[in-house]
Amino acid sequence: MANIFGDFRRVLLSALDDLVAEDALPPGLDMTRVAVEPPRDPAHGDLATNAAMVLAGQVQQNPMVLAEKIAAALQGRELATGDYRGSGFSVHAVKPGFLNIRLDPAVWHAQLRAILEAGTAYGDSTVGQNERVNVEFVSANPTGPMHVGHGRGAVVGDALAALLAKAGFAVHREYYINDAGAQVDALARSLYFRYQEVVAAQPESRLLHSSAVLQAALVQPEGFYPGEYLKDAARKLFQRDGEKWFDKPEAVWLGPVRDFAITEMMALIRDDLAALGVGFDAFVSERELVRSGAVDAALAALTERGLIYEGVLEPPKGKLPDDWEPRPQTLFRATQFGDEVDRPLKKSDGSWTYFAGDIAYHHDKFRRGFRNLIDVWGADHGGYVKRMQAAVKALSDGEAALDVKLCQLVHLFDKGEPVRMSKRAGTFVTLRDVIDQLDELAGEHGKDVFRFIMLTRKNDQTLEFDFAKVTEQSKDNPVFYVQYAHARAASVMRHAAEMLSRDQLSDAALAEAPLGRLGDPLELALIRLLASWPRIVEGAAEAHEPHRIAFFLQDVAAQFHLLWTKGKDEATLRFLVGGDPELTRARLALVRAVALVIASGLRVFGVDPVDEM
RNA sequence: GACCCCGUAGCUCAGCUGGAUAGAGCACUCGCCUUCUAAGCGAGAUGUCGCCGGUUCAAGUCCGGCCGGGGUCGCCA
Repeated sequence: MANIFGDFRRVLLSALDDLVAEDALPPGLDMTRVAVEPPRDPAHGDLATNAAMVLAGQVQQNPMVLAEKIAAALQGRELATGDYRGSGFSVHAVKPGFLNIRLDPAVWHAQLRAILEAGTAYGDSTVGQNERVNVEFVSANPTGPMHVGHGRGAVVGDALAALLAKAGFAVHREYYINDAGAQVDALARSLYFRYQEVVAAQPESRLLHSSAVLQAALVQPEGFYPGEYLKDAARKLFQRDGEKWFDKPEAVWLGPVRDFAITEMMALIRDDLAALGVGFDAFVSERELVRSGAVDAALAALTERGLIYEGVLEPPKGKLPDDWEPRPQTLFRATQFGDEVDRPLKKSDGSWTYFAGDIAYHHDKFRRGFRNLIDVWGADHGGYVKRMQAAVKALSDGEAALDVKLCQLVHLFDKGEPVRMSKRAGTFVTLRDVIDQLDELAGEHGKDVFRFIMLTRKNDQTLEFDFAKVTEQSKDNPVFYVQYAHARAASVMRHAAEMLSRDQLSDAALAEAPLGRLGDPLELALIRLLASWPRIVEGAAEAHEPHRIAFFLQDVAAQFHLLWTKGKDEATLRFLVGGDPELTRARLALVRAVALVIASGLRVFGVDPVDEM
């Protein structure tokens, strides 16, 4: 894939080699910090390099003098690779020691051709070198439908995974099902409560005579889940099993009812994920891990390394829990790996803590060959990051790295008014509610709106989500603004069909258009922006920051709208130029390239580009 | 008390892993808008980058210490 920055860097390095050969520079210089970047200010040219300033210290020379020297060595060279082979450039040494490079426009025209030839694959990179990455996200407890916070995590994880794939990593998406702890027992008891209600309401029940008594005896269990969805599940359970469990002791029904509940809840969650367009390569069950002995294996691995011991922890600072008592427990030496305290692995009842299971899970990822691990969590799990990283470091002997992306809260608003949520008051808003609402307001593109907006903030920034704003058709709304640019490009192409034949309008044909006719500064600026897409992909992928793409797409849309508007004032700048089909084809090549790059970016986000609005 | 995140224009936020004069949108002022798709366009004004030190050719960006806001803090997940 054409990458002008890398290509120019090679030219620069060969010029520096020549200077070394001429004894103008000493051998053995460290070039790692020599960068070729787009300058912030377009007045500084197309490319800029800090070479003189980075090397000045090493060779004890004035950076400006050195810059002049390098500029002279670059003089007369040509770009040796890519579609722009043989193109020239000019170099200027400037102020503190920067080298500003201006490329022949032909270089940019070649970039434009490359976009048309690559299509939405433009921006694909090989920096990932097919290295495997495991992205774990959502992992919502199977105790009910997803809420908005889960939705953010789902979108961030999914987009990050797609971004990494585009950057050349071999990505694996996983969902960890927390189906082993006390919460799923509470879920099972809650479902059983609803089940009893269903049975008691059966007119023909053989237990009808005692239903009044039973009603009085019905007690909501500890940690009761009040949602309506459990009533549905209870009806299904009754349909399947009838009154079978009704008068049995808990020891009998708890297991089967729990299994049923988890299956039902995961079905709900899968529906929610499907509504968002999020898919996984694997769902990993905590209970399955425990059953398979994975926890024992992980703990054995830690024991082998001398990282487990029986000990008593200091009481936590701050608010002391009421029932605190010093007690010896099984601890992991997390402090050896940067955590504040050593962490318990067993509960007082002898069962594993959540942490123990999670250690086993991450150990399992490592054993499956993953060295790059990414977890996407809610910000309320922030206190858990260090211990998990400590465990990964310990179990992989430092070979694997875990990056945790914490997603901050989403605050829902409508027309500036906060949407108050309370589980107790029944005004709890599920993810599905939000998407349905958006479908209504935005015409069936609810998930696209939701996904895009979720990515318009860094993950660690709280996000304000206003139903009115995200569905309004105006420039203030980034989803609309970007989609409109895509639709507008499509619209221009439809109009072009009145001037040119279908064959002439294919991407392949447009790639052969006389692109040299594109010489307006605005046109070249737009091409430059489009050509930076591969760089954006690589940077965002390396930083694990998908939100950068949202900002890039807004930039592209803004530049495109700007050019379009310019055509209103200056007829010569219109895309469709009557009487000049060649120029028109060149302009259409640019229009198509805009659409392709936007589509390429939206694809990373899992958002469908629209051709009409 | 400890740890994590945040602090950039009046507001909401970017700032491309250290680059040149710190940006965008909203709001504000002024002008424009019968033409490829309309939901707008152009111009103007706006800053102790929370504060103080340090690292270096160069710091909003990295390090240390404060201040302010949020979150978390044994056997919940």
